Amino acid sequence: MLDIKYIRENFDKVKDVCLKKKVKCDIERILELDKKRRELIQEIEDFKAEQNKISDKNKRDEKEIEKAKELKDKIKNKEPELKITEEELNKLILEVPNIFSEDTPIGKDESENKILRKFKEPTKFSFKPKDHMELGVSLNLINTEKASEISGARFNYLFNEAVFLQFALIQFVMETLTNRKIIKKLANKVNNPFDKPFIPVIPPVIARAEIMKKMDRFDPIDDRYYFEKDDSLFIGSAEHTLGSLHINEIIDEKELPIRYIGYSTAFRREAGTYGKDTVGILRRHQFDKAEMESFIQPEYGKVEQDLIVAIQEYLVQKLDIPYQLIIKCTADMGKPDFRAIDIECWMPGQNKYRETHTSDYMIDYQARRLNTKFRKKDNKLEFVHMNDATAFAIGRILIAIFENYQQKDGSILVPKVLRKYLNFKKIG
RNA sequence: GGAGGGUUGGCAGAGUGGACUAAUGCGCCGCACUCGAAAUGCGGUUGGGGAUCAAUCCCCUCACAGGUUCGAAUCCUGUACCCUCCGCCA
Repeated sequence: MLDIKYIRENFDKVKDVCLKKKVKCDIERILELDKKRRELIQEIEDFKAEQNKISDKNKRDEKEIEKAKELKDKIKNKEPELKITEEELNKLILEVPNIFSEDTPIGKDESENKILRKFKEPTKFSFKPKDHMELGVSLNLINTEKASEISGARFNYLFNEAVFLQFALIQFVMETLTNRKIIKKLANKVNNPFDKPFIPVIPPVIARAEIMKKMDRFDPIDDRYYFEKDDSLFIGSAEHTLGSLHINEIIDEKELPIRYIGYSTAFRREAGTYGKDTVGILRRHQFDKAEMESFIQPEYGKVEQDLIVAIQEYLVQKLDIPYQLIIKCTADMGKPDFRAIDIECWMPGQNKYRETHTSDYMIDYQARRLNTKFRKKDNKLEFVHMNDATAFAIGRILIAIFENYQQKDGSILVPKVLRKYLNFKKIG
């Protein structure tokens, strides 16, 4: 959420952000309520001050006690109005989207996302490349038919080498991100002064509704698996239980940055995507993902995202898969995002680039909701800046590997960097 | 699921109706001493909101929400969470 003071002082800018992010919110009403709130507070506090003066005295006479009782009634009568005002105000403030960075392109939809750079040319084949499902079925790696029968549409079984490939990818990510030397090298490249490695985490996959709201990930609720009995939800990403890890905490500045690399299953209902990507394993209700999450001082938030993107590029480059790096435009980025960058890997089966990684820089938008602060050297408190990003989304990166590494004879080569974790170099 | 005990500032921990403006210790910040550091000494240090150009003033904050009272960290009710033991369980 944005600071109410910021909204008050930057009315035009905030209105413009809503417009460009295509988020509906009533900024006029917010200011109106904000004014009303402050007036009510003034009124109530004057009564309270008077009341305190009476009860702080050592001796009180009958008259004063009468007066105190009157004041108490006056306060009681005013308070509900303040409460209603604050409730409406808070609700509206939560709907206001985050501001966006200067380099974010202004655009009406995803077609106006900007390509920042490309790695390699799309893979060329001397034969007509198959898509990952053809490969997966013929090599007995993926089964979606049986999964539909057992669990419903958009589920899959992974079999055989695909399973080992998943574990190899996770092992590769975990080793890379916990390696100080590699982090240092990548940090230097982007002028990020911290070589602190990531802490590996396996987080819970269920979060309370309240937590999801504070992460600003509760909505769209239709995309979530919600357990009414427990007022809890399946997470849609490890971000949801990693980013909330320091809720209501004050972190010592010396501890920053705090970097996590979490591995978990993610669950999405994919409501509203009927008919989209129904073949294969690109869009699933359940998938496993390694996710980065970072907490850092505001002045380093931007270079932290640069580091995170550098890590993502490093990982994909090690797999030697062609990709393009894009910065999302205002209409395509998320409501809490300040700057959103995606990696789209080349998928020969579809003959196009598809999103495999995303990196969101939130500035203090989530931290303000979560109440995650840090204590500076001068003892002052400030909200931390948060970054979250994909390390590997297993399903999608498997697609990229299968399709880019396929051979004429229908087999799939294993990327070199993963071979040390496996006892096969080729599938099929 | 059953029984009991808890929740106090960054942390530990005292506090059973008015002097709590929350003891004390640790940590942190500043200063002194020192070539520098450690040790020591002195001072500061919960967080949030409102008014004001500002100095400053006011309100709230002892898990949360209500209640009793002129007055609540303290008494009452409800909720959440944590711990211990028992039961069930991978």
